[in-house]
Amino acid sequence: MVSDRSLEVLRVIVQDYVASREPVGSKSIVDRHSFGVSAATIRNDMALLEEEELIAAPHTSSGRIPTDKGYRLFVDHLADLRPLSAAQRQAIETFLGQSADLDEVLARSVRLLSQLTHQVALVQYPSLSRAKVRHIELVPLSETRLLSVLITDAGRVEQRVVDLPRPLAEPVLIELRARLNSALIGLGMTEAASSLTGGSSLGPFEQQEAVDLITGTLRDQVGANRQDRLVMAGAANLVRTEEDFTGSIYPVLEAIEEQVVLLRLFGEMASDQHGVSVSIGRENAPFGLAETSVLTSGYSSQGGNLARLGVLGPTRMDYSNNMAAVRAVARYLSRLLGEN
Amino acid sequence: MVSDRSLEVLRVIVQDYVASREPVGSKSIVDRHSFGVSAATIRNDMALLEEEELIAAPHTSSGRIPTDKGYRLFVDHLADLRPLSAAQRQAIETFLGQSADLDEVLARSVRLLSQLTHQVALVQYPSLSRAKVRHIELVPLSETRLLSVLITDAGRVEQRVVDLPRPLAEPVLIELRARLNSALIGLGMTEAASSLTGGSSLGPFEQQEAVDLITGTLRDQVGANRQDRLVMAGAANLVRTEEDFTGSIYPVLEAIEEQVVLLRLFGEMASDQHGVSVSIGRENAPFGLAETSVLTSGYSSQGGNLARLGVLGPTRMDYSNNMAAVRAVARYLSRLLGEN
DNA sequence: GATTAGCAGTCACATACCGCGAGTGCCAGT
DNA sequence: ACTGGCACTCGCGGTATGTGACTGCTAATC
Repeated sequence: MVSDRSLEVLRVIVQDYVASREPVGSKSIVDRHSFGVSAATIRNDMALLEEEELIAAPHTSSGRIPTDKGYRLFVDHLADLRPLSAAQRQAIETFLGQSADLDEVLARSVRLLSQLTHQVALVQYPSLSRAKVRHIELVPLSETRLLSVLITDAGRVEQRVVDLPRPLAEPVLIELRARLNSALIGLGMTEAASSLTGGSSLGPFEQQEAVDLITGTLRDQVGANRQDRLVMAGAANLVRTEEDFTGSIYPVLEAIEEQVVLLRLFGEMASDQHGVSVSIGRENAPFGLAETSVLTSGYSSQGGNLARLGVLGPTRMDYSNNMAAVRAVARYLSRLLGEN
Repeated sequence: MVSDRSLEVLRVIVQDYVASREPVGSKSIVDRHSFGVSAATIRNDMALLEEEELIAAPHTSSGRIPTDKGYRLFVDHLADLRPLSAAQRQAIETFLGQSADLDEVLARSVRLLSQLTHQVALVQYPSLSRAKVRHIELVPLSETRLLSVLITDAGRVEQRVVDLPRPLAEPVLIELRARLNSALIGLGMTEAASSLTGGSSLGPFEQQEAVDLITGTLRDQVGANRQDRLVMAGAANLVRTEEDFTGSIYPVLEAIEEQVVLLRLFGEMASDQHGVSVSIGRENAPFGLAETSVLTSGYSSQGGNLARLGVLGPTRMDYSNNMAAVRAVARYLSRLLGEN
């Protein structure tokens, strides 16, 4: 089997390769690190590692680079999750310190994460599922058009425009708003949805068809689990690391812009709720991201609503630093949004 | 001066070059188009155009490509703004047809625009400046934290989290909400802001410091002209057109992600309110986008609030098609959001 | 005067070739 | 188990060469 020293060799191969993007050879290893053995010995270890498919040679006479499997072993057993530097910690403070609304906080978080890791950063909107209805507001926009606003106690606001076939009388609107609020405030999302589904539990109205339209929209809104939205930043970083991809990065960028793909990927990684989970290289092949690695962590907002955030980049990335950054931002965000 | 035929030559040079990305020579012009003259004659015309700096040769013995000035002339006088194809019109219908909330509509618009033009698309959020206060809601999130929600009659919702030094008593909160609503509903944004600035126009409160904090936040909110937010889509298209840039596209992508830059650019292009305005190549140099062109058009939402949308791509782009697409989407969006 | 044919000249690009050097694998010796 | 030595491999950068697409110019033609 692979000896302790061999693993140590794997570690430095990963580290040096990540740092320099050059295949690393036995010579440079003994030069840069103090193993106390000769290059030939290192070569034997490398032969071993190659047999285990932890490293590979791009061509016959060149240094070695880690395989996906090698990275996996590194991440699982070898990476030291060193805490963030003071400067990085400082960056989090200044970026997220000031209060702002949810949209703004998430937008800042994603930029922050992308700057800390120099990768593409992703933040998923928190789920609404455990939130409760706090208030409902109906705002007339024009004769036949109104805005239905749903405010939840999780600090989320859901708005939608309703087109009416015919103008709705002002008093009806006011009455409807009052009844909706008294019927729904305090209910959880699922209860509210079923309450709205149960026909005219609000009693009879003059303009029933318009009212039905509005309640229908509202039912959509409480049902619409906006977890299916995510924000992204740092696409430029992908271009910077273009040389790490064999082909063009075009399909990668395409996959990233197709949020559905990422949301599925996030879903699959959800097992590990709070620690950082890592998906490496070909593990992401089903998503068209066979040459990228994705690091995510869950975070929780008010009321225990869960979502994930993370970074995406070429398999050749600084896992130690990036895992630490993802973890730190997730924790900070949980603290910022969560119940204290 | 440049003769009519010379201009015709310029037009086909632009069209062919945009279509093929190959410098176009006199031979290929007479082959592909029926000018009824020989290649030598075309060469004379091209010499003329070159003298006027409308076209240039990348190297001594090669075809010509349009200069920024050439594109400018093309856009101003030569481009035929052909209407969209049936398929494109259809795409707009299906993409924007279904009703949804403002966020959703803008998100779809930007994706649509990017698909129609195969370029990076940008949509700016509508200004709040002419909107009126419709409702104010204060939602407690925890003991010392609450969400302040501002709903305007333009269909925009502005939310913000307030951190309180000490818990706020429930009755005070309810009272505050009532007084705020009765004081502010119906006011324009600027009036509301000044009304909030004028000290305790709401009368005395028990927990004055907390109340001040809340009204302060609210003042921020009505003042915060969220025009400074924009959504983007289609970054992958920049990568696809990477060969059209001399250096890396990294700085371009960076400039794009730095929204401030784009907002300034949008601001400068605002002169022409509704037609499509075009900014070509070096005209964008101050923004670090010397090799890109930007097409924008204004659009209006409820209450005459103005914002802009547009596309950005390499100077070598299909101006005719893209201008038509920008105009069409802007119009559709105005119709969708505006008062009918 | 505008247009044309012909021709010499230019220059990017593709191809082939060559030498260098980093790095390996193996083997015999400690 | 480790080391020094050595033959071998192969990617990479640099140079030389041939090819072809174009142009610019000149002199002849409508």
